[in-house]
Amino acid sequence: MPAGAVAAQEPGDGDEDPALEALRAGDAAAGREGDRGAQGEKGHRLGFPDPFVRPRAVPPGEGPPDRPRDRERGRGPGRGHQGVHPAVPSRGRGRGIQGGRRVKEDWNDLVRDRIRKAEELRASGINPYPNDRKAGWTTAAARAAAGEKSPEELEQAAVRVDVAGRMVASRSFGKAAFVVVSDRAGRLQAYIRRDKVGEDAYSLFVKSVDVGDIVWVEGTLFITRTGELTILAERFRLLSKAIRPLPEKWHGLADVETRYRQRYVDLIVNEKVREVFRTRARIIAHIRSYLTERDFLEVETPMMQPVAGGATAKPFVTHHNALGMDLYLRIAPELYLKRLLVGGFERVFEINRNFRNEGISTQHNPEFTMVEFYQAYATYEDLMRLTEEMISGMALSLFGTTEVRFQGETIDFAPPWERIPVAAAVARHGNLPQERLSDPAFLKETALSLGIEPGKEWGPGKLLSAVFEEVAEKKIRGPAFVTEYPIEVSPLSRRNDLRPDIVDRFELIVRGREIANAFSELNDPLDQRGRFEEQLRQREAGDEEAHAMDEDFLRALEHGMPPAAGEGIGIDRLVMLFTDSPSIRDVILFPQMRKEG
RNA sequence: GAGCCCAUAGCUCAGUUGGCAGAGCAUCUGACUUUUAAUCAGAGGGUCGCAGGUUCGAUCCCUGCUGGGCUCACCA
Repeated sequence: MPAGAVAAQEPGDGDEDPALEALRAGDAAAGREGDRGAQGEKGHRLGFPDPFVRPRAVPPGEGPPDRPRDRERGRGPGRGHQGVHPAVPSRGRGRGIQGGRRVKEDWNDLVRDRIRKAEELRASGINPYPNDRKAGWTTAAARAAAGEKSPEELEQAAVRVDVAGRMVASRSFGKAAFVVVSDRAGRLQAYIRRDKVGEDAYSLFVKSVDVGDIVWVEGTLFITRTGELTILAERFRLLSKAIRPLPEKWHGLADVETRYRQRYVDLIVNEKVREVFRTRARIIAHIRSYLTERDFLEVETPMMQPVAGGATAKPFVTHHNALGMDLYLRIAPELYLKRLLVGGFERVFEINRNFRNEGISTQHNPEFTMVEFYQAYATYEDLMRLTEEMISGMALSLFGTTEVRFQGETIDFAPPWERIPVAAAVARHGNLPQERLSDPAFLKETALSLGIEPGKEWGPGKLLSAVFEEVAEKKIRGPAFVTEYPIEVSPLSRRNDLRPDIVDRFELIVRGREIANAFSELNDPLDQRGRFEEQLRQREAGDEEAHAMDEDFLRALEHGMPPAAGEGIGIDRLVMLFTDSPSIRDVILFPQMRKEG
């Protein structure tokens, strides 16, 4: 990021208080391109008293005057009363509320040490949580500014930068220390010398600042003897005191449970985890721009629905008090997106969460993210080509190649991808005679021999589908489009023109897992009503997940829906493939967990 | 929901055939102005997940529970 861009937004508007404005002007000068190398104000170093405690205008009567935090609101040293350290218990375990601050039972000595440091800072007139610094530079911008300069050239250039971030390492030498600052763009080392930052600021650093704290550093860039780009600090500022210690520097945080529950810690210490979620964001951005560029309109449809439709799954139920009615968290946006096709939005998509009240596994989280998109005047075959183009293009833009490494294997997304009918896949992977796969008796026998317990209401289509999932799906390496799904298991798909028992549908399978599901949409309102009625029969026969009747959706279809094709892609699973993550919890920031003991 | 495995210091992990609980990092004290897991000397830090049982004695053996992981099942 160009430093100038950041600096440009720095100057105050002129209607703020003078102290703040002066402060901002000073900061802006430090980061502005044209002023690089200019020396900062001499003697303007952090020390006691802290010149940068930002006076806060408090309207009279707002807030009780005795609360501890009001100490921050005065100006200069000697204000208010100090010397009370209400949150620092003497020792030992205890719980209570002292001086308005809560002391928690699980705070150990490490935490107590840090609280003590924060309280000592307050007592010295220094706010341990000031918000009066802008990071003029990112660590990456500072690196870019140094470029390939030799140590001598860099010293000559006297590039002055200021960065802020979490202090993730500290190596102290008595009268000097190396610290590492981590921000959104990377890491950068700073060298803090007593004779550079001043006696007071240095002693503050030594006594009160720990690894894990958020800090701000300003100084000029140089290269150390060992070749590391470093800020020679002239000013140093604690911006936020962390009272909990970070995990150990070498092994980091390894406990899976803690990583999922306290993702904030995981993100601080595990760079790879940050990278996974950056990749996730880029994947979603790619999908959004791909569809938007092709004239798809991004929409948002209800996530709380009176009828949970568009998929076969158990929904979560919730209740609206004022309306006095139960609502379902959606299991799919499908039926609403198709209503929009009726309404004239011929190309729509939605990227958001769906909720399914089913088990949790490495492949399933109760809430998961899908993109669903619908295109009028297109068929499922058009969507195969679109999917190939979108995902291979995604791989190219992310990695510069269509080949993706996943769990020790290479997946090549270069089109075209294999297309294989369900029955052919069953025949191939299950070593079964394909010509008998339309024989209900044979299918039932096969299902039973595989340990499947067919329901009474199951027809040949459902049986074939179950056999496919048992013997074929996991073996398909892919990427492959599985086609010719039975109409029985596809209540929303358009019937094939030549074979009434199958629909124009595909599932995208990669490494044995369903990544996408797409079909030409059923737009015959009477056929759709018949399919819903069949689903009702299945439901009455005991299939909890059979599709529910949705009269309003039928009414929409009755107004005429253009011929169309639609697709849903499971974003989480796609991200797993693209980040080499074996568990869906590794690609969801806050995966669902049981209540903490 | 079932099976198998796991839970010891803030973190990463040892350990006890049942007898006062260990290391490294982190913390605290001291030394150290170009380090890279900095180094050196010293100190503190534990309800051994929770509850029962067996036992002279349980962190260890047994039972139950809680939380987590993996594999099934369900599903995308």
